Amino acid sequence: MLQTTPVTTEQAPSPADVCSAPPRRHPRPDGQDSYTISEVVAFTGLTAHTLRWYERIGLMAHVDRSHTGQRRYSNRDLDWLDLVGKLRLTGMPVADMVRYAELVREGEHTYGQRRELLEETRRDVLARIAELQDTLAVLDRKITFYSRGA
Amino acid sequence: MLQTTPVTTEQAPSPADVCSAPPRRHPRPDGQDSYTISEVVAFTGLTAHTLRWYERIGLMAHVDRSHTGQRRYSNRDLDWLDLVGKLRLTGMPVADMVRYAELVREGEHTYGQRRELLEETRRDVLARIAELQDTLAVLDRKITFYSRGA
DNA sequence: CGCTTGCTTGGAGCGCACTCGAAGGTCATA
DNA sequence: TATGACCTTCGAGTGCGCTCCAAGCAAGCG
Repeated sequence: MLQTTPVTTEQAPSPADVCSAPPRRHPRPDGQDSYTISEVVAFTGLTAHTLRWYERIGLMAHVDRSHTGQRRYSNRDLDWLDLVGKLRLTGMPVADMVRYAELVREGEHTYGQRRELLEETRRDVLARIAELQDTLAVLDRKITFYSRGA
Repeated sequence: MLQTTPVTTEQAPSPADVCSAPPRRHPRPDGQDSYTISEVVAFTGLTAHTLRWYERIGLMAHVDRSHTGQRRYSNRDLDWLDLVGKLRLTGMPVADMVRYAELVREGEHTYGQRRELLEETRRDVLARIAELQDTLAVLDRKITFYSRGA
């Protein structure tokens, strides 16, 4: 049950989503593939409430359970949470992320739709960066002004 | 009453806040310095509700009124709204913007505090841009993957 | 005069993304 | 075996940033 090769961010059993191999986002002990919710809290900074809520709304596939019904998160789950964290930073609404999660669960034939969704997000991110750089210019002008004035 | 020189974004009667001269953000007829709320709605894209709310919470200084009590916005008010719009894009909480507005109303002796606040915001914006570029990299890897796969 | 349009106010309501509470089950350690 | 930490569920509550509503006033027009 141990998975030593880099785990895919996707939940689909695709042969090689090696695209998400390099950046291990949160510190994570090696040689382990089963974490309690409080461990995941420590890794991700999310609260246990939020993790359970993500599962309820379908933003995460059903997480494995121990024989007593407690959640046991896999490395794959952690990778997924990393992606969700990134998308959250872009301002993508949770509903859209849920949509993406659904596409992933539906299997490989949704690759096209997934790509579309990500490309739209990409455009949003680029626009967002441009806005922020614009704002940066305004801030710099004002800061310069206040530095001279004071 | 006509103000033909570039108007300052600050409400303080500072001799030369020329720093905010160049970028006229929203289209705005020249040779006029008094706009109804619906004109401001057209310029800024905000709703009248939001404009009145900004005033109630102290995010805008009290706006001039006509003899019948209706709001008459000045170019200076529009400049302020431009700044607020920019700060809003950075994710700055409304409460912080209100704080900044208070500093502006308190006069020139708050220059230092204003600069500090803006510099903190600047740091936030830079961090935000870095995050987004990080996310962009993830998106690009995934998009490439889906393009190859499909 | 009546009608419409646009503005005024204070306060209530909404959507989002969590966040928390209550009641109870499980587990490791002393 | 008992204490306390940690987990479970579902539903209700919170904070933010608006968003809307109802009631009423003022101006312009046929």
